[in-house]
Amino acid sequence: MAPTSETLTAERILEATEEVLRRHGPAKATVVDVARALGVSHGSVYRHFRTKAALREAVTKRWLDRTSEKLAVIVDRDESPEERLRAWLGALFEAKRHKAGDDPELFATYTVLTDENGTVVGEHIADLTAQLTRIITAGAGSGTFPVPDPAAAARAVFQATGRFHDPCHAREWTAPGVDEEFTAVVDLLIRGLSSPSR
Amino acid sequence: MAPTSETLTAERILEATEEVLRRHGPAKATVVDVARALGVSHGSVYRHFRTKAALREAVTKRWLDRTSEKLAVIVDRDESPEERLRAWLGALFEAKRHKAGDDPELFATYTVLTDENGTVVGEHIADLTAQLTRIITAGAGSGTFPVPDPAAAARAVFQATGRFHDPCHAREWTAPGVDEEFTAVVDLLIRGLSSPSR
DNA sequence: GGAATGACAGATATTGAAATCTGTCAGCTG
DNA sequence: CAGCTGACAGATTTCAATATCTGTCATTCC
Repeated sequence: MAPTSETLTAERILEATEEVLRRHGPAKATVVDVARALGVSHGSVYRHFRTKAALREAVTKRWLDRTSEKLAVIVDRDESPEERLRAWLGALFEAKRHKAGDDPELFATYTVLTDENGTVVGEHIADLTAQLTRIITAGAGSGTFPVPDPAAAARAVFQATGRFHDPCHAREWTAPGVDEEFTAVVDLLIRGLSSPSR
Repeated sequence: MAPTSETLTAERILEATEEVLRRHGPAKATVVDVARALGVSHGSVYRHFRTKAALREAVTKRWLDRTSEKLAVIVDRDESPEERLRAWLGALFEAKRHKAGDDPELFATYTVLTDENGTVVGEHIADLTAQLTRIITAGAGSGTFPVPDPAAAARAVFQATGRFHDPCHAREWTAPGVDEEFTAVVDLLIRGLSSPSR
């Protein structure tokens, strides 16, 4: 690597910060560490991020946005609303479970980060429910999901599946039978959305 | 109070432990404190509970059982399955939210205790889902809830409402609009349970 | 002149020695 | 003799001194 050769940019700082977090964990990762990894003084880092908290927030946002982007692809696929809804929820669960199982320490690190950045997480959730709303609205248009308020239905679906995407339940994602439980919840919700009685 | 006059019983130790936990919090509550509160030596406490962990586990179980007992009353009420289901879920949410809002510190204490006593919590959840299963089975019998597997449906309903009873979501229970969100999720689930399509 | 540096003050984290706690058990007490 | 006590060893926690970090800014460098 040639850390000193290129100009210092916010992007490079974020990459270095992710690496430092991966190596040291959230408690011991310092701004000085990040600067050291980049071969600059820590004062230079403060030129791009006003505080350590702002830096951590930016890293958190990047991480969450990567998931959002993956899921956004599913929203516009050429499939029925029900298929897309199942695929979207399944992909969300799969993405989270994979991250948690793949590198538990890194996942724990990001769980700490999300805990301290409520605002960013709130925006991420708003983003995800907006995607869900688009799918359900399509279903409302075609008559598959006869709901009066797709946005409210989207929030309900998102919250009802919380056990399968909220980090505070990560421990349960490796238990035997979670897949059946996930399917059971999704089936129940889709039957609720599909029910014509209003 | 006359702590030295009565005989030392497991029950009295549990009461004293709750008091010590209330006063000192989970991190600083010691067996010595409990013994001091009872006016006995800590050796005597170990006659009734093999370890500090066992003592904390027993306190946790007591606390959880109090909620179970309250809800059990609703299961056998003389109402329709749907009414009982709504009442039961509402009471569960209300009980948890009340505990969390009433005395946040004590609630935090018990959250720590439940985190360290996975087995007891597992039994508590099994107990609650058994209660739910009874209500849904009644609905299956009467045709209100045409589900093939009431126990599986109960688990799904319990998990889908997790946001409204799992302690890790306690922070969100005071947000404005939670009641509407709760109602939306319950409505959606009940519509799913009531749907005849299988 | 715009970007980077490094010394600095106050806040936070680390460390290791001293204090406290857990769990045991031989002996006391009623 | 059944139940309680208190001294004890090893584990854990506390506390204060020490080291490191955060955020600023006058100065240097290209």
